[in-house]
Amino acid sequence: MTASAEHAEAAAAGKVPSKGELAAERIVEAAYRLFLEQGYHGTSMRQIAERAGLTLGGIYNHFASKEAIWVAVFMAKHPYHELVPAIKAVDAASIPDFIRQAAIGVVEILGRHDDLLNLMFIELVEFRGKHTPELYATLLPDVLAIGEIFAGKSGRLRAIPRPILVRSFAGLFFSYYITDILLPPEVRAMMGRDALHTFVDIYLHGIMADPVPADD
Amino acid sequence: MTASAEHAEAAAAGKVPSKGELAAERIVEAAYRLFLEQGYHGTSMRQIAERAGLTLGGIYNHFASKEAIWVAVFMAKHPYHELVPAIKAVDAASIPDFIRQAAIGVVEILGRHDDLLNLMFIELVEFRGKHTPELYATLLPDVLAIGEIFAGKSGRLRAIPRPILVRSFAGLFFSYYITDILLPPEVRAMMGRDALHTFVDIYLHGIMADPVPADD
DNA sequence: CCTACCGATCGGTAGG
DNA sequence: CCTACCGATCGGTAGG
Repeated sequence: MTASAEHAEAAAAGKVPSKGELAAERIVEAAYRLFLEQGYHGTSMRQIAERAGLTLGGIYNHFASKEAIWVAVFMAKHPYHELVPAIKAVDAASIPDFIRQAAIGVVEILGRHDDLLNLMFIELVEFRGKHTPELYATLLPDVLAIGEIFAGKSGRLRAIPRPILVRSFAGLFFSYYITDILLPPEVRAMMGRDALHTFVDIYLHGIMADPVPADD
Repeated sequence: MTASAEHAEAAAAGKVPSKGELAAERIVEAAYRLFLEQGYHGTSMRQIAERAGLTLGGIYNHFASKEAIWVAVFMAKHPYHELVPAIKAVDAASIPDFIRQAAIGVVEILGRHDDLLNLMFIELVEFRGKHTPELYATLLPDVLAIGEIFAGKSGRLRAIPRPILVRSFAGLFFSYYITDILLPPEVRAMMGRDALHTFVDIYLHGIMADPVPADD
């Protein structure tokens, strides 16, 4: 979400953001982009200050430390905030159609910037995942909701425990995304969009008990 | 590979490592562990020197810069060096058995330390993947070899382009591994080893044209 | 390979 | 929210 979008949201909720809130927003936005580009330790407070349009000292009126900025960025900008609503918004009657459309939507979002998952990797590598538990409380209801979506669609699933089904559904995207960013550009171009289609096709044959209806 | 293993290998190849080569090895080994623990920018040359058992200045007799150490570590310690031989060593007659045993072997290796893929993530986040192309030349023959393995086993595959098949095979492991390390410990314990079994089962149903024979 | 040092930059703070 | 500063640490080097 952009700073202006958050602003608009705050306004819609009846809250006029104070000047201080706007500055904090600018700091988070600036830090977010710098962290994606350079990682956490590779980004300095001075760079954040400059991009946010204030001086180094000014930052400390809004955040107690560099790590506090990281926590704010990690919570507010986690790709999950963009991906889960996109999945929930999919309108499809059958499980295969749901998964196909969800896959297209997710990959489209991931394709907009190839560093969307970097926040996750930074947290893993530079913080050894120590802030991740904080996120789970927020995340859990959505994960359960995605499990429910499967139950509401037509099409018979093979006997797969619900939690593992949801996990494998998430895994489908990791599988595609990670192998995509690791590919040399020429090879990636060669595979084209067929790869996603085939990945989804393999997954559908993997989870459905009924024959999988052809796409397109 | 440990420093002593590399030493033994060099000796077996008839090369007696010089004192300087041993020091360079110790530097790579020390940097490797520190990078996994703290990332690249989070690790200082002084920490590397201390753990390698020499002083800061001494490092520069072996490496021109900190980044040169990164390149040496990235090339020598990439998890691919451990994973590909393990996959090639699998002895199975059918494709399903091959994939099941490969999955068990890979996950066993990944399980030994949960930071095995951190090298990859650091390269992605802190260097924006700029050294990755150097690795492809080394990697390509092995990738093709894995494609050939499928051709030599019994069992009919669905019509899946060979490159995408290999990519999806790699993706299976990313899918399992990433969703594993992101899981809260309690949930991970709950899913247990079933999850891997189910992931492999889904994948096999996804790629095989014949009915998939039951495991165990 | 060590000692001793360089200038630059780091995260953070005092005081206004 | 800025100016001016703190001590600590950074990657790297000269000279031996």
